[in-house]
Amino acid sequence: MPRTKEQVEEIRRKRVRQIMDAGLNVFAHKGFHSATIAEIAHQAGIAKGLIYNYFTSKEELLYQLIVDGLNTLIEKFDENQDGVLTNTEMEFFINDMFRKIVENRAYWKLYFSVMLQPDVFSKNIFVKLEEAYAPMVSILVEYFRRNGFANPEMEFQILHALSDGIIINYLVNDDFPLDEIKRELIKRYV
Amino acid sequence: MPRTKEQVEEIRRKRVRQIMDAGLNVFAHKGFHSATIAEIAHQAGIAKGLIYNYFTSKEELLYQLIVDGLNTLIEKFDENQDGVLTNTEMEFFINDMFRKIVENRAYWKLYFSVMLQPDVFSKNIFVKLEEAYAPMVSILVEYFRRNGFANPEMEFQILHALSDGIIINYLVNDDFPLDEIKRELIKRYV
Amino acid sequence: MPRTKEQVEEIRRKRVRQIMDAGLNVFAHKGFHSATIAEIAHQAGIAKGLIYNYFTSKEELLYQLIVDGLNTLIEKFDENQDGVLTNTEMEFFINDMFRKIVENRAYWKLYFSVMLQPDVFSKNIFVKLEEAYAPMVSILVEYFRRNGFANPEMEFQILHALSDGIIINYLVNDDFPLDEIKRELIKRYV
Amino acid sequence: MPRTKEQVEEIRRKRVRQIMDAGLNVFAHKGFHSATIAEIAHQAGIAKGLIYNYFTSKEELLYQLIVDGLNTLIEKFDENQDGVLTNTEMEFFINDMFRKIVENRAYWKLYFSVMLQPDVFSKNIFVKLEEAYAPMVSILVEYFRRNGFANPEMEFQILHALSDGIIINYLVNDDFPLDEIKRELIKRYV
DNA sequence: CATGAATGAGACTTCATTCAT
DNA sequence: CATGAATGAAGTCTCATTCAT
Repeated sequence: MPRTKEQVEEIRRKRVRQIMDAGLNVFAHKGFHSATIAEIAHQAGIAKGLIYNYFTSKEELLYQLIVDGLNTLIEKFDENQDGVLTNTEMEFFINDMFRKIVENRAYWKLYFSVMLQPDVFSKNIFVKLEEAYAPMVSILVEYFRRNGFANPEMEFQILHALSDGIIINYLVNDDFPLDEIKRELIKRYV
Repeated sequence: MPRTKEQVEEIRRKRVRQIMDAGLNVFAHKGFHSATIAEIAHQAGIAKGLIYNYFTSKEELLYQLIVDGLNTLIEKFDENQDGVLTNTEMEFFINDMFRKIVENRAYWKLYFSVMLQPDVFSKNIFVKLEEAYAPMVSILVEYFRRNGFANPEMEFQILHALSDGIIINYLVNDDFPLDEIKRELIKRYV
Repeated sequence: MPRTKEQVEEIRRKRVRQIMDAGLNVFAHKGFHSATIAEIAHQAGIAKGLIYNYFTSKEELLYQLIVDGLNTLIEKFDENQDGVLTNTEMEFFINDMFRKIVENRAYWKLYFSVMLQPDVFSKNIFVKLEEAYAPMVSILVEYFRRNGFANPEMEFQILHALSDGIIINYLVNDDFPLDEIKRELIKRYV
Repeated sequence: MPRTKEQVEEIRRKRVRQIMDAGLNVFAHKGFHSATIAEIAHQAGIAKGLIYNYFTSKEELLYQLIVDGLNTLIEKFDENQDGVLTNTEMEFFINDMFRKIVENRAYWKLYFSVMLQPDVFSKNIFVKLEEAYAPMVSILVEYFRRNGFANPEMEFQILHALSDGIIINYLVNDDFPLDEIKRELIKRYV
């Protein structure tokens, strides 16, 4: 008896998940070029060839991983989307951000690797990124303005750079005092 | 009649410079794995094989580039080494840092790529790095203490992360307002 | 539908055979270093890369060829393994030995090449060799003793050296009178 | 002041000697293909390029080494060339042969390696070899005839093969009892 | 006569991707 | 939908040989 359409869809969803999990893991540990399709397949528990039933190429898999990760981040942020950030929400936002850093280590590693190797794929990821960040930008700038920061736009740039730096330091340095830094940020910004 | 030892040394110095310049450039643009020895040689204007008269492997070339870059950075810093940083010197330090960011774009790209791909080479570059940073750490911490910062060590960590983040944003984003950020930092720290 | 495990195994067995046949042939004619993977693949009728699905390296292929050859030789000898050699069996043994020389020309060429180039691989092949020969040694020494040879151990050494010399002469010299020599040996030892 | 012709000749002789000594050594230890011109030059204490002032190629150097070695062997043998071998002379001959084996280990290694790799150079070395051996053959056959061996030609073939085998075993096996074997040969043939 | 930097062909090996089953 | 054998392009590195000095 042939499989029903639903069963097929279910299988496909599951396979995509397996492959993306394995892909994220291997890419993050090895970097894009050192990661091999063979290892990803092995870690996903499937045959090499099957990956090409779901992704047209190794690059496409990377691209999907990045996009998927971005979407996840945006999604979460959209939840408290009412345009203004109270002080309590700002504290929640910072806590949430740090939680995401810890929970998505592999993703961040991948993210920054890709950022620094523009040959991997064209600027179009940056566009997507910009879109993702856009609402966050205005809300945070507004927050800084309301809380008396002299130069809110600048403050956003600094917070952005600082966040990137914190993530990188955390990724690279096992002893990085993430929690202390978080408390300091809350003290400073809330 | 064979060349004199001086002539040979001169040639070798020149070639090493050519290869390292080309190597830094190609590695920075393509990343370690996508960069090819063929392209580095081509850009250096020499034959592929000659690179191996000067560096034992592609990895060794990368390693030398990183070490060389680090040494350059340290060297400069050692100059005002009298153990304390006056306010004027702190301003000079920040200006100097930003100047180095702009002047060594390729180096910084390489540097962060390598940081994020631990498979490229083992931890031993991190040790060198730590050594390089050590004197800077204590001097800056001392500076923050004298200037009334509540938690000088933490402040150093934050400045460090912020610097990394600024560099990354500058590398990736052509419109990044480096100068404004610099002025802000001086305002904040001096 | 994927191939069954049996089909895959069958293919793999066949390919290993193809590669080893081609490898033995090319190694024997060219020597290890002059033999190229490209030529072995060509002679096996497959693509270069496929060899690496079956052997981890050129050296590994050589190693397997030597071990495989040794095992074949030992196997056969173990058959009449009852500890003593009658005169008839001794005659049979010598006949068998000469038959193997003719049938495995390529193997012997490889074997002696490898013996004389210790850099190809470490002593560990010699250990295997010694093990392979051990039972033969004692049986032959015993045979010489029972047949009144004054110094049986010495006689074994001489027979051993003589065999090596005969093989080498046969390999190198197309006119070498292998059969006459065989008859002479039988006359002398049986 | 320019060098005189004699001085130049002297230098050339010395250089040739240096190169051939180094060449024999390196070829014997590494085999023809693994030996590098760089290492030979280094061991000879000269620059790579200089080798090409004296030998047209790596192969030519090998060829000269083999030929030179053969000539040395022949030369010595020609000395007692009066056509017949007394028993005393036969004993001397065997002793001499074994002495040469020990003294020219490197040469023998090279010799047998080359024998087994016919691609290294064409048959023309075999022709030279044959010439070299020719007088020895008839004298030994004659000796065997006078001493009542039933089949003198066969006996020569066996002695020849045995000698080859002894050398190979000695080259490969550090514990090979060369002296005992020599005494046994003398006992048997004299 | 002597040096060693320079060349470039060619070897081994890897791995994304295809495709017969 | 799934497998994994097979391909072949591409990359790193070696080294005999040349040649300017």
